[in-house]
Amino acid sequence: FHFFLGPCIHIPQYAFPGGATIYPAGEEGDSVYTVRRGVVKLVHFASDGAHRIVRLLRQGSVAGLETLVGKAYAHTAVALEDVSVCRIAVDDVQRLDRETPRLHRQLLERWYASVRDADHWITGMSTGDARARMAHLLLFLTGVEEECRLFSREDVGAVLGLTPETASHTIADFKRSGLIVQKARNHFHCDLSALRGVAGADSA
Amino acid sequence: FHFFLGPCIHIPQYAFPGGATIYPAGEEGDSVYTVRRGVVKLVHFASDGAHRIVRLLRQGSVAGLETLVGKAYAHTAVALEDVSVCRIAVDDVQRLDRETPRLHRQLLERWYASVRDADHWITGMSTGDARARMAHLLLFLTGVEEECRLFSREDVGAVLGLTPETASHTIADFKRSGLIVQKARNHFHCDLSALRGVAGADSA
DNA sequence: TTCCGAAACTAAGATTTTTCAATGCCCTGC
DNA sequence: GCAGGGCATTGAAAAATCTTAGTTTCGGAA
Repeated sequence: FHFFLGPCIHIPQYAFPGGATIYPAGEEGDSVYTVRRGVVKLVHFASDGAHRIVRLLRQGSVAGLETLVGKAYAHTAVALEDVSVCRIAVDDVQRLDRETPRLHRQLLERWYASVRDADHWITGMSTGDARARMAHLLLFLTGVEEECRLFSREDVGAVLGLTPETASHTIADFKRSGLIVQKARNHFHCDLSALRGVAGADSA
Repeated sequence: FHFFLGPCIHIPQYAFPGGATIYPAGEEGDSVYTVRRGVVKLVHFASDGAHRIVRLLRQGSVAGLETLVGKAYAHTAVALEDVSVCRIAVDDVQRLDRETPRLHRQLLERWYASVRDADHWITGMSTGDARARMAHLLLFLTGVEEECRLFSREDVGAVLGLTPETASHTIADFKRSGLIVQKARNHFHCDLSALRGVAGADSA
């Protein structure tokens, strides 16, 4: 899947190792990024050092749209694992956007997707008790074959607005209850329908 | 302040009493709404009946942008008090958007504002303990002269992801501590700098 | 293999939030 | 004025979460 399929613009592709910063919050950027492979976290830092993950981006998601309206990056984008991203200059996006209505439409769709994801973060990852939130996260992360790769407990906590200990507790509890089965380090097989029950009625 | 100042389109203005539904989630809409006066809540309903307020819109904010990309309304929009809104047909917006680059830019800015607000909801209204969240809400609602009008405890709870009782407890605690002084029914004078302290370091 | 450090897990007590139930207040209709 | 309904407030007990600290597990390096 490609973002803006343009005929004559240069779109370099970059690889970042897990833990690497793709761009820092506050920077006056000149590019947007699309994720080709891996998972990227968008982190909001409070001035007291506290931080919260406000979005997880996977293949096809776009980061840094705010540069299109002349704003500095709103978050710090960090690779959660080895990732591969495309970097697209804002100038190119704006030019293509003006020239072809179809791509213009795609751009609006990108913004829409960002808002939709943010809303899901509020209703799913920030509402209800720890178990319900964790279930939402697992359902969000689960790919084909009900397999799910998790990351550090600190990051899980920052996603759900919980302490790493509570995250650990809840995961251990899920394992004991058989909701998830550990296949390897941070790699689980998930009982999707059971998780949907824990997540509450709406588990979109 | 006007949204899309078009020369020759009809923009009717509507008044809704407090509690009235402006549009329901799931409806295939053909209009966006801009708020002229009053406060509008966007509510997400889970299928088990639980609900959470995911945004508060005031003068100048736009609701229902999702119809511009052909989606049904993502939330139910309800007037929190007597409000006045403008209704703008999607067709008109799209036509103007194609014709004038400046309005096109404004449209992107609107999407950006939605994402920014949603992020603020996550970091401010859904992170930290009850006191910090409440302080964020009060700072968000406070207008000129440090005056702030609140709404029902149930709605306050739905904004902050707390029970109505906890909302009431926290407000009572703020009153006792002198952080806020009640002027009338749900009408307070706020000590902004003290609230910023409670809200945590970042109180944008 | 063994050792070491980082991270995950566990456990306890403290704190916060929820739950539940009762009371009080304001507004409305009679 | 008075009665009644709907909220808001309050308090106490229960549950969940946080804090702190200690133990275990895992993976990499020696």
